[in-house]
Amino acid sequence: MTHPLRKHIEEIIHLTDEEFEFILSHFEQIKKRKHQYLVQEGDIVKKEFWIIKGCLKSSFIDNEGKEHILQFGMENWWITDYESFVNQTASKISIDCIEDSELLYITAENRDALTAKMHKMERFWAKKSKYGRIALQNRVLSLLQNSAKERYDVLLNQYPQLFQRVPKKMIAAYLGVSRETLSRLNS
Amino acid sequence: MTHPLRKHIEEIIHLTDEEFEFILSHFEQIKKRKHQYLVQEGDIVKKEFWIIKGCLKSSFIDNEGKEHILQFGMENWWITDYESFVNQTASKISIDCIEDSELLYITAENRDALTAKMHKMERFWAKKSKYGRIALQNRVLSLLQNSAKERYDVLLNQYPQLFQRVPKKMIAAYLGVSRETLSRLNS
DNA sequence: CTTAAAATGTGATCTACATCACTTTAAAAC
DNA sequence: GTTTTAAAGTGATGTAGATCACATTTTAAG
Repeated sequence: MTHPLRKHIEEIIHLTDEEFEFILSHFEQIKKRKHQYLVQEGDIVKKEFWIIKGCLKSSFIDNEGKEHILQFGMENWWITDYESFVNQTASKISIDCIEDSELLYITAENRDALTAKMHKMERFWAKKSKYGRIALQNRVLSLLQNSAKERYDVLLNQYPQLFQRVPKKMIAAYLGVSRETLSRLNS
Repeated sequence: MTHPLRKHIEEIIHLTDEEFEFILSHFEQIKKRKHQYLVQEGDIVKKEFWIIKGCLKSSFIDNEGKEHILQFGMENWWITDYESFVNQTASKISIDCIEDSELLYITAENRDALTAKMHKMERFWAKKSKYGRIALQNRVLSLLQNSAKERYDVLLNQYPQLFQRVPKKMIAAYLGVSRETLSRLNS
């Protein structure tokens, strides 16, 4: 059975068995339990994570103590704090597990080394980066344009599994509404 | 006097005279007058623009006829609709000039050709793409976290020139508040 | 199994911001 | 310079969604 990461990369570029083994050798695998942190506020993030199994969130707590969720991550998704990872500055956000999770991670050094030796990975990273940006752009548009109910419906249609796996108050923190309001949106 | 685009690129990678000339040969220059479109809703965007001089906005009109502004662009900024440019799908947004503007543009083909022949441009594009993503990420956080007044103050501090150059109702459309509310934020 | 701790729902009330309506001011266009 | 059009300010009123308070249900922990 093909490795899920291989499937994931091959959605963008084609790989031989040796190439994939070479790629995989640049990653490490870890397991984390529910409520464990991958990144804590203040860390300088050295790794980019790919989710084999589980569910995570990247979020931050504002000065009123309210949590805001930037991203959820599930199987086959990448997650990290890009700002900290790219600029090597202290992270404003935390990333933690909503479920027990299994992850692969790659450091910036390994990523650079891999890309240098295997040039076509550049296309993979570039494409992923572009997609991430487009998703964020659409989220900005949605926050500017849509009501709480509309944002809720869009998310529910796009990621129905999410609603089975994460508490509603986190959905609320992602959508930018209070949990009370979210609870009333169904009716 | 060094070309402003050269200065801009050299903030990230170093260039010889020949290299810059080679880069520049992949661009075309155009002038547009105030109110003219660079991209109209429905277009499949073929170009990425770099602003030599002037001021532009990328925006879209929702089904209630309200304008929402995704991005402003001024001197030394890049502007395009990434979603359409990357995926070659119909653009949801329009880009038009707030002032008479002078622009350089590069097509996807020229960009690929340039990058293929001059590998270090890859690093330049990658970095720009990352910065764009980080900016969007922070905008999402700001929309989730901050009040209209707070978002206004942040923007005013970050880009004071913008407030001299664009009508307030456009600032409002960028911040996600009505122009009436924006007008009352000062007091 | 029992107890503690989250998660969720729901009413009552409050408030930031939207919308509508109209006036004033400034900038294009002729 | 005069007219037209767009920008900006401001009051009155409406409303989506926040906040507070408490009850109920579900999940986790001892």
